[in-house]
Amino acid sequence: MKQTRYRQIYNELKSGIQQGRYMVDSYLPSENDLCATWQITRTTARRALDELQKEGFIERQHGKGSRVKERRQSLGLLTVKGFSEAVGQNVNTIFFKNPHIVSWPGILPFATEEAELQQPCIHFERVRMVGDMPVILEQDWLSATNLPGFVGLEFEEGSFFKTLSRKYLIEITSSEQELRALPADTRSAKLLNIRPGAPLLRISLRFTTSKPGLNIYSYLYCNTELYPIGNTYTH
Amino acid sequence: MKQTRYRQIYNELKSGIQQGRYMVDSYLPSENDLCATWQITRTTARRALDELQKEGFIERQHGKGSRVKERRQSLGLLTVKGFSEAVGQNVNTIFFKNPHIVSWPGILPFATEEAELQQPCIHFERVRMVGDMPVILEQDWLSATNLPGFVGLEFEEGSFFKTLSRKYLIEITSSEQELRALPADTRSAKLLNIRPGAPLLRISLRFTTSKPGLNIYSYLYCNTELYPIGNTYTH
DNA sequence: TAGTGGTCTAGACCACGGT
DNA sequence: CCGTGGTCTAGACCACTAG
Repeated sequence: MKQTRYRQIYNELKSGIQQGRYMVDSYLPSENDLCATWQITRTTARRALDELQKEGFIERQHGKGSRVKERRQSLGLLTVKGFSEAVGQNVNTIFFKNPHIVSWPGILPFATEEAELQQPCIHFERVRMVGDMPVILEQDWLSATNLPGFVGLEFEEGSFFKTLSRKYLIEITSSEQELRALPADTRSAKLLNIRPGAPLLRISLRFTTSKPGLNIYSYLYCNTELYPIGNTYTH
Repeated sequence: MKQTRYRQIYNELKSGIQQGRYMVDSYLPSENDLCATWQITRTTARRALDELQKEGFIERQHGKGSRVKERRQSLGLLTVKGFSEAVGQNVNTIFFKNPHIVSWPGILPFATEEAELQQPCIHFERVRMVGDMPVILEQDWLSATNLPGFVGLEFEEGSFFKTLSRKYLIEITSSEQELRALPADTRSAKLLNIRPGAPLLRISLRFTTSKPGLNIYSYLYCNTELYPIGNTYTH
């Protein structure tokens, strides 16, 4: 498998960022430094940085350099960060079921790949709270492929995606989602402390990752009465 | 206002696509052609094409050329195209209120700019049907700035965004959205032919455009029972 | 085989930021 | 002032597509 030159540099810088060798808000080596270190021209160095910029790892400032950015944690509608920011302070997450091995559930939000079902299935469930108020019930399933030690692992800063990125160098590459407004069933109504039959927003998600064969399936049951789900997309 | 060289070429090609001089599925001039026509090097030609590709106007094929793509019609959750594709055939749109001038409504999904409220307000309302079944009630407001002849205009292919792009060269630059699951009120229940109080998904949207001061405010009331709202994001 | 896009070199000049 | 990133030139070699 031939790697292009700019791709090598891109990979090296990216894992440097993911593993914290380049900290958030610090600067990457300048383009000229990269040229000297890697024996390349500026075109190639810039090409590597272009990719990192496009993917949101860095931000470039004319006359200063390439600064490592705080990365978005996921694609799609809702992010841990987005949730916390949207509702302000006082966000807590409690695990209702810690990550553990289960057999694959019969119904999932999206079609699974055959290879996945051969692997063990990791499942966890948690509730997002604002203060004392439960707001979102989240259920996740994923195959245990390439995730040694995941069960029992503490999430970094409470974030599943941050953990995937830092510990396993796995990034989310795309997401697919489906939205429904549903009447709450008895179980979710109880967990979210609302009346059964009250309108709930269900966000079904399927994330694909940079690890082939590893996808993440999620249901988010959201009580949007006090805290609607919001997001911004920039072209 | 200095324009860079690649930006000039980018603009020229982009308006060519928007105005239909380069049709969907046809090919742009090759990189070497662009070099000859504009007296530039391939680096610069490629830079212009890179931008077009990044924004989804074209798709490049090694050994063939740069093909004009069918463009996504909006950012955010739901698109006309997305809706039609998601539910398959048999999609109809009926206007309940054709575009007309109203005074700005008291409540809008997002904060408006002061300058907008000085302008007349265009409003329209339509219902998306699948066969005989009404599925989405859509309400839109926008300022009449820079839109000569909009009231009374027929939408191109039934698409508001396509019309903005082709007739006025206005592109959506970003969108903000908010999701709520709500019980249907009597009016929307009647229009969507559901029981009052049944769960409805309300998508509130604010689009900003390439025309300063022109934003679009929308409410989408969706009956997701048979046709959930779906979408895919690729990194 | 001719033409296309993908990668890369080795330079150049400029505008911006901080000293 | 110097170092940074932004733009651009004038080449080169390669891999892919299609006649």
